[in-house]
Amino acid sequence: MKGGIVFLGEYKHTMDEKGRIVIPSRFRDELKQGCVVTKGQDNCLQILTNKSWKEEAGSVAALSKTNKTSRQIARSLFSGAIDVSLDSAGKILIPENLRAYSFIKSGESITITGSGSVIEIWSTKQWKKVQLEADKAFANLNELTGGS
Amino acid sequence: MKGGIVFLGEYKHTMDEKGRIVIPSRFRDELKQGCVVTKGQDNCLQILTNKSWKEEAGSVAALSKTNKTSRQIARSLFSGAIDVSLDSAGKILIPENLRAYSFIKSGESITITGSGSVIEIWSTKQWKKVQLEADKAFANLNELTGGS
DNA sequence: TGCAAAATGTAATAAAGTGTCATATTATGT
DNA sequence: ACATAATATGACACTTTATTACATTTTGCA
Repeated sequence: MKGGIVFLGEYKHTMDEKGRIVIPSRFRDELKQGCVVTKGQDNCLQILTNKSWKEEAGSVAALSKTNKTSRQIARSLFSGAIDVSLDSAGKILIPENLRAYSFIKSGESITITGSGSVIEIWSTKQWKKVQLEADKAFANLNELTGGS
Repeated sequence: MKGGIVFLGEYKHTMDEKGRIVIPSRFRDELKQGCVVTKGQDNCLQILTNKSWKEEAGSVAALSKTNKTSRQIARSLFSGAIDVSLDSAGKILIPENLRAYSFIKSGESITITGSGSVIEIWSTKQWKKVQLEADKAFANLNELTGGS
């Protein structure tokens, strides 16, 4: 497992009436060659580079096929994934099933965050909730490790 | 823990109308090759050298992705970080989310402090508050330990 | 085949980010 | 104290990016 830590920051955009979103310009170079959108944890969507996707898909595909849980994981991952490419304006279309999963509606505010090796897409409402918890967890870590 | 660069001093500057701040000239050489701005304690911002950043980011990225707390930590750290570079006048742009976090507004006074291996950026208002508390704690400590 | 809905592409406008320079201020050395 | 150098500030021009609107193409289905 690897992949540099390339994605940082928090960007507020809006989904247009057709269900498209603009990828922040800082992320575009890494995604130009194509990328994959999947369901992420906590009702976010993830954008993976082709490289990260191959690693993740590979490791799931390697799971035992005779194990029921493994099959479920595989089904969920692959059916919820779609590969997309940026248009000339840096936009991608989010398909309906992924919009529903992430509570994102046309015309509404979204927040795109860099999270190290992946990009996450959130409805801004959901992000605010998650961010609070995340910051709390991070503050705790600092306390424990004496980060100062 | 590391030997190396030590940043010292306290500098009062202002944020320009576009959200940029000037890095004190004493600090520039160390940051020329690029640096990362992150959220710090007590609503300050930190500037890390690339080297310090890699250490911190690396240890967080190594945490298990299947663990919820780990995910939250990564989210908080990476979404609240941004890498920046100095322009020819020694200025950097502070993105909107970090401005909000640190209560710094365009056109207002900021205080930049050297704090050992990192540089901290404060709204001057917040800095004064924190400094008062710090002084009080320090005086107390002296009392308790019988310091001069 | 023709229609409606969805997807895709393009362009105009507004907003944000970036680079540079002139001036005023501060720091430095003699 | 003075002259000189360095720095912070604010202004401005320019570039890039996000948003909106609308035109065109594709797709699924009657």
